[in-house]
Parts: sequence; C-alpha cells; structure tokens
Amino acid sequence: MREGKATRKGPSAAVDPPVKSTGRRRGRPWSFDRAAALEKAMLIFWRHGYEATSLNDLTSAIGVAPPSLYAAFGDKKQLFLSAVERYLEVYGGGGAGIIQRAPTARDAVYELLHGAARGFTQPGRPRGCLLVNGAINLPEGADEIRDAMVALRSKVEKSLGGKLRAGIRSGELPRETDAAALAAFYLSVNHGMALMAQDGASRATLLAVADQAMRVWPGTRQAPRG
Amino acid sequence: MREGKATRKGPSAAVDPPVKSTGRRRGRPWSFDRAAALEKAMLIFWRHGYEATSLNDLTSAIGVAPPSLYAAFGDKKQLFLSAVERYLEVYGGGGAGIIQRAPTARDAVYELLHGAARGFTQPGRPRGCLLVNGAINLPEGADEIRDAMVALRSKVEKSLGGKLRAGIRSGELPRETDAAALAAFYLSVNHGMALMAQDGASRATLLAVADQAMRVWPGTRQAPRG
DNA sequence: TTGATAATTTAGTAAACGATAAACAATCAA
DNA sequence: TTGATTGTTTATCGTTTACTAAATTATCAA
Repeated sequence: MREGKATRKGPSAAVDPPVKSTGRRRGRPWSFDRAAALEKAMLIFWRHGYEATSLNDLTSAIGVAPPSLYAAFGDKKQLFLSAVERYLEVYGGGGAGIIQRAPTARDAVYELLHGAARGFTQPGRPRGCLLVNGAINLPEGADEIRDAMVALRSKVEKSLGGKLRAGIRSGELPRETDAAALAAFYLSVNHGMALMAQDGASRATLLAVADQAMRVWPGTRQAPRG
Repeated sequence: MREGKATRKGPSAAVDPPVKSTGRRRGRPWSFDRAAALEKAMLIFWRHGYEATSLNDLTSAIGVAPPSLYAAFGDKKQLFLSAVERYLEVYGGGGAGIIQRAPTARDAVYELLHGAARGFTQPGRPRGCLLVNGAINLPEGADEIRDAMVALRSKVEKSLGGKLRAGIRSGELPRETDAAALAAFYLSVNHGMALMAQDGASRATLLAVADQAMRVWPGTRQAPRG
C-alpha cells in the first residue's frame, strides 16, 4: 500500500503511438524500440506480478532511464495496462479470440483448456497467465487495474457463456444446459491451472486436468480413466 | 521487490508462547491479546495478501507499536506464517482435515469443493483463500514464504490423492482411475474458485461450479443440467 | 526494597519506492 | 541557421517501506 503521486504532466504524456497526418515525427527520436521495451516489461510483469515488479526492475531490464519510460508509456499503471494489451495480442490466445473462432462450443472449451495447459507451461516463458497471476494482490491505490483485470477476466467468461448458449441454440448442447454454470466452471479450471502452473505443475499434469474437465461436457461417456 | 533487513536480534525474539516450568511469566506482561492480534493480522493478510500488506496496516489495526509486534511475532515473514497457521486451524477446514475425516473419497471431494464455495464467500470475511490469494505475487526475498505456501498447497493435493487411492483400493473407485490427475483437477477447481470469489462471484455461482466439478466423478450419470 | 526480566514508548534508521525537475542533445520545419 | 519540439541524462524529490536503538515502565523473585 504505497504508490506515488500519479499526476500526469503536460507535454505529450504516454505518446500518441502512430504519428498523425503527413510529415515525419518531430523532435528527438526514441533511443529504444518501444515494442521491444513493452515486450520486456510485459514479461517482467507476467513473471512477478504488478506489485512485486519495481520500476527499477523495468528500467534496468529495458536499459533505459525512468524519464524515458514515463515519456513512452506513462506511469507504472498505464505501462501495466499496455503490457496486458500486448499480452492479449501475442500470447493471450486463450481469450475471446480462440473461443469465437472455434467451430463448435465444445471445440472452444477444448481449445481454451488445452491451449492454457500449453501456454501456461511454455519453456522459456513465465508460467501461468498474466491476467490471472499478474494482478492478484494489488496495492491500495490500484483500483483501475483491478477493475480492468476483473473486466477482462469476466469478458472471457461472458464470451464462453455466449458460445455455450449458441451451442444450445444450434442443438449441439441439450436445451437444459446451464450455460452460466458451465462457463463459470471452465473459467475456474482455467484460473486454477494458471496457479498450478506457477506452483510448478508439469504440462502433462495440466493437460490431464484439462482432460478431466472435458468430462463435465454434457453427454460425455463416463468410463473411468481420465 | 523491496523488504528490509531481516536480521533477527538477541533477546527473546518471537517468544516461546506457553510459559515453561512452574511460576508465572516474568517481566512486564503483554499489553494486548496475542491471539486476537494474530487473528487481526491474519484477516488483513487474507484480504490484501502478503506483499500488499504493510507493517503500518498491521500495527494500526492491532493498535500496537512496531517493537511490540516484533517482540510478539518476529518479522513480517514469521508473522505471515503464523497467520497462515492460525488460518488453517480456524478457517482452513478445506485442508487436509476435511479430506481425511470424510467417510468416502467422494465425500472428501464433495466437502472440499462445497466447503470452499461457502468459505470463500462467507459474509463479513475476506473472499477467497489465504493460501491461494494471499501469496501469489511475492517480493524477491520471500522465498521461504513461497516454499511454505507451495508445500501447503501440495499437501492438500497429496492428501486428496491419498484419499482417492484409498477409494480405489476399497472399490469405491474403478481400478483404472487416475488418482493423480483427479486430485490435480479438483485442486485446480478449488484454486480457481478462490480467484473467482475474489473477483466477486456469488456463493450460488461457486456452488454451481462445485456441482459441475462433481460430474467428473467416475461413474456419474451424464444427463445435462448442472 | 532491590535487582532481574521483559514489554512499551518514542523516535528514529537506511533503503527502496514511484515519480520528476532541470539541463542537455537530437531531430524537424522554417 | 534559428526556433520549436521532443527524448535523454543526471540527479534527485518526497514518501513509504521494514525494522530497530534507547529509554522507560511494569511485573516477578529475592
């Protein structure tokens, strides 16, 4: 429970990324690749979480002084939210994208869980999920971040619920299926897998968890052995 | 990533709680109820997590000055671990206790999940689980805490796995049941429920999640509707 | 009453935190 | 070349962090 002042200053502040209108960008050019810097910041946040990541961790990993970081990304909160955006674009296939692209509701759930099992245990990457592990215990003043994360997580749940309801309408799922309960269940499994991954669970274990979860799918034959 | 010095000093340091031998306690008596203080500290840790809880939060909530807290409980890490102990005694019925007391393996799983759904959404208490939500994003120097938490969580998994294997031996579960996968699955659901609770999921939602998870139980009739 | 013991009060400590002021350097438009 | 613009460098800022030294106070044993 600390957090600094959070006053935003005058000039350009967190930059309008693409240059508007014609003509080249004015003033001194960036000395570093902003996309690469954001990638690095994202990885650090992913590994340590918002609160446990210090500005010093970020600036020294990126190789840049604090004022440059602030000019490029705004304060720590804004940087984190930008990092989350990038995470969703690059790694967060588990989000709404996969779900909506899946041909059937069952495929959506299957891809979500198995993609999570793989993504949460990718060698050379932080374990777990930035959306889940990155912002659990937030400092007092970080309500915007909490709200944003809750919103993003519930967006996945809603997207999944919508896909399930579509499956009900299409006849893929029985009419009496409780889509909300099923969506909440699969999201719980997804979140739990992220924590297990952080605790060191192997990819094989997480895939087994995903397989077990698939047996909840209505109509699944219930012979033992997962 | 901060954390102070963590040198332990000479005199009594974190106290041997019950007085040894005969005779009364010597020296000035405590000005506060240690058990009540620990309860308060535990609730704060539960609500905000280890890192996001400051010593000032603790001392001002308990109504005591830092040196008294240090004399009574040691440093922040020791206090947190003591708080976890207390949590497990008082609220952590979801732990190994419930599992081993349950008459059947299925009862163990059922009680674990439904107890979690209730316990994670108890009015007037922090949401979620101290073991899950309280120590996700830890600062750099808190390896002892991380290790302790990982050990405690895996203890539940092992206990559950043992109960499932006992169920296999007793004939309650088919011989081909993958006890490890099933235990990992149910633990994932438990952890996921803790996160969903922190995100605001209702007790009804969590109970529905628990019910869905029970359908994974080998031999469960698979009609739809959770 | 005296000495030993141990907790409390008061007032700090050094270090780390997020964030910034001011001077400087590099680019563009004119 | 000049002025405007904008990023970088350097050196902090004020706050909060976990933690503690020193003096004081309250109890027990003798």
